[in-house]
Parts: sequence; C-alpha cells; structure tokens
Amino acid sequence: MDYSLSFKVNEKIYLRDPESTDLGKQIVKNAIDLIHTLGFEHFTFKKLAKEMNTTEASIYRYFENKHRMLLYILNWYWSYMEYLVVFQLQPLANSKAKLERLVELLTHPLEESEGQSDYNKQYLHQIVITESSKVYLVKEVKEINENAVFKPYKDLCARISDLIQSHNAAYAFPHSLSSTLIETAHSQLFFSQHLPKLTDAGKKNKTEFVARYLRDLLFKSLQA
Amino acid sequence: MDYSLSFKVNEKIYLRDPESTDLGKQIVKNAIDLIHTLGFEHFTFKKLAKEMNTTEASIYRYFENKHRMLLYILNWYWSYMEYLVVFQLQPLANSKAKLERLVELLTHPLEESEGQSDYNKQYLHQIVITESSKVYLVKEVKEINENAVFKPYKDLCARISDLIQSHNAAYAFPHSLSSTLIETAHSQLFFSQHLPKLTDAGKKNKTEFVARYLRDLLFKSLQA
DNA sequence: TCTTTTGTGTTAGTATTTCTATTGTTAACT
DNA sequence: AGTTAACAATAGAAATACTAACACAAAAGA
Repeated sequence: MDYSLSFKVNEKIYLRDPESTDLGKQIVKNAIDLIHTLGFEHFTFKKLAKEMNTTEASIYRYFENKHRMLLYILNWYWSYMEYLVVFQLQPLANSKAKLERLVELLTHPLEESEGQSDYNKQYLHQIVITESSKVYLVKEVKEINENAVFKPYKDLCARISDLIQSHNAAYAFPHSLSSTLIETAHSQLFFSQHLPKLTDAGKKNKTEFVARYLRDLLFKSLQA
Repeated sequence: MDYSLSFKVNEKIYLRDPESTDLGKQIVKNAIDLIHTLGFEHFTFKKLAKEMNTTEASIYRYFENKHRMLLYILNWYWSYMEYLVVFQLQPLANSKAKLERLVELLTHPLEESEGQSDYNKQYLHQIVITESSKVYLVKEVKEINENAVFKPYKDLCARISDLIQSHNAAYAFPHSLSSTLIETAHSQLFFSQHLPKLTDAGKKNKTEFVARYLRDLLFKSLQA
C-alpha cells in the first residue's frame, strides 16, 4: 500500500500554512534539524534562515515566533502519535497487548519508514523528549490554550485513556495515568541519558529499561 | 525550639554568595517574587534591578545569568525538601506512614512557618512546578552536571529511594519511581491547574486530587 | 588612625535576539 | 497583459544578555 500522511495542524498556530509551499516545508524540516542540534534556547530564526539560505523575514511570514514553531512541530507529532495509537493497536487481540504496544510507541523513536513525512523522526523524538514541556510551561498557557492548540495532546491522552478504561473500567485516574505515561516516558528517557542517578537504568538499553519501567507502572496501577 | 535554617548551595552556581550580603539575600527574595509574577522567560535582570531599585550590574556580580539564578533557587528548594523528608518522616511509625507523608510534602505548598527563610514559600512552590524542568532540559546539561549542581536533586531522590526500598526491598525501580513521583507531582499539579483535560481532577481540591493519585500510583507500584 | 578591602552604584558600551516595515523581483495564474 | 503570490533584500527599532571601568562609602585590619 502506498500512501502519504499529512496532518492538519490548527490554523491558529501559523501565519501561513507551511504545508502549502516549498519554502514552508523546508522551514519545518530544517527547523527540526536545527532545534535538535542547538537546543530550543539557542535556536533562532536568524540561524535557521542562514542554515537554509533564506531570510529571517521569510520565516516570520510563516510563524509569529519560535515558540509557535515548536508548537507546530509538537502538534504534528501528537497527531502522528494518535494516528499510530489508533491504527497500530486496533488489530491487536486484547487490551493487554494494546497497552504493551503503546509503551513501545511512547519509548521507541518513530520508525523512519512510515508516512514519508520527510521529517527526521529520530531528531523529532529527541525534540519531543527535551523540548515539549516548554510549549506549555509558560505564563501565557491560558491564552495559548484558548485557541485549542493543545487539542492533539488532549486527544492523544483521551485515546490512551480509553485503552486504559477498556482494560480496567474501575480505574479512577485514566487521564492522569495517560499524561503521566507520556511525560514519564520523556523524563525517564532524558534522565537515563543525562542524569542517570535519577533512574535505575544501566549503561545500555536505556529505551528498553524505560519501557520495562513503564509497563510495570502501568499494569500495577491497573490491577484490581 | 528556635532555630534558623540555611543551606549551603554549591559554590559553582553563583559568582558571589548571595547569603553573604544584604543585597544578595534581597536579590534572591525578589527574584522568587518576580519569576513567579512574570514567568522565567519574561524575567530579566534588568526588570529585577528596577523592581528592587538596584542595578543590573550589581545582580550580575552574584549570578552569571538568570539560568544560574534559577538553579540556585531550585537547589535551595531541593535541599530544603531533603531536610523535610529526613526530619519530618523520621518520627513516623512505619514506612507506609512515611510514604504517605512524603506525598503530602510533594504536593502541598511548603508551610510558611518553618525555617524563617524569608522566601515566599507559596511562590517558590509554584516556581518549582512551572520552571524546574527548565534548568536541566537544556543542551548544556552535561557541562552543568559536571559541577555537581544537581546533587541536591539526586540526594532527595536517593532519600526517597531509601524509603521505597525499606517498604518493599524487592522493588526494581526505586530511583525511577522517586523521580517520577517528584516530576509527576509537578506536572499533574500544573495540568490540573491549566490543562485539566490531561487529568481527572475536578474543579476543586486539585492538590488533594494529585495527592490521591500519587498515593494510588506509589502503593500499587510497591505491592508484592 | 591609616590603609585596604568589600559591597555597591554609575555609566557606558557591544552583540544578539526578536520582530516589523518597505520595496523589488520573479513566477504563476487569468 | 495585468494581477497576484512567494520570496529576497534591506533597514532598523526595541529588548535582552552581557562586560568593563571607575567612583565611593563603609567596614575591617594593621
């Protein structure tokens, strides 16, 4: 089957739809590379413009500022994750298998093969781990949230919550456990890479360690 | 008993010890207020200087930049939390009671009474919730970590880890569960305040909700 | 008491970042 | 042929993130 994926990202996030032009697509692709290389704090539109031989002003036509650009990238990621959660888990036999596959999706970097999105999925995963909390841990969270720009995250969370409830309908904290799984996947991956004393990970197989830990957390929480 | 608390913060964090002078203490105190008001992104040394009628240059004599200043504040908080974990839990009868009290400490803002530290503990708690991850989620984490400036966080984590192990010696992820408890306390408090759909919190008693959720997570994880 | 050190203020500056405005060119579309 | 869209180029304002040098008063030490 040959297919291509594209997700509609909320219009309020950008000034001009990056998917609508060549330059727009290049901006997002190069932004992912450069944020990965420099980290969000050191990333600027000027550097991005230089990197891809365009001008700062051209980038400002697409995004109001770099925070919105990060939000755009994360919205794309959350939508993509929701897609994976819906279609990859659906064929699985039971809720236990589904939840186990979910943990894989949350901890392992995305497969390069699927979707032909042209974004570097390895880099994207690292950006999600390191930078994603910076889009909501800001003073303006209320105004930002009013434009429904966190909807993909909430939708993803709601999907996982459904899975959890179909495994144990009596569990009292399905949404909190969902967001905890997502956030903990990120923080434990980051800690195991950079501050290993905050984890029980060994030198090797950090991804597998985090997956094991999350499975333990998840299934013990859902025990009757 | 009359006592006063002060924690030695790693010397590498500051240029001049803020505890050693009047101005230094005022800088930290006012910084906590202003970071709380503006959020870390909008907080600048210039604004802080104006707020307290001193000069930007004077503040730069104490801290290299605002990131170091935040790190100083968080080191103080982590040290204080470790102190509370050690001395408030010690008299408690058993490990279950201790872990329950721990959850209270992590979720409830600090008591204004104890320690006479002169910092606004309510504000400090909000800063910890909203800004703490920003001190390590940076590209320079490796170099920063080399100066042992995250030691108080690791120490706190190690203390909690000990508690966990004394409750269930067979549990395989004591450090990861400790850091997860700390981080999840922050993220769930933030979400329940600003993005409630990512949680199962109601309109009221968000702190109590998060405490309940964390107790559930913790004790189910530690079941045999 | 005299001298030195320390803490702070003052002034002045540079480089970078963030963002806006304007104008011109090319390519596409009608 | 005329219009529009996309982009480049330039310029600059305003804020941010620093650094340097000198002045001065108070405290500490000799």
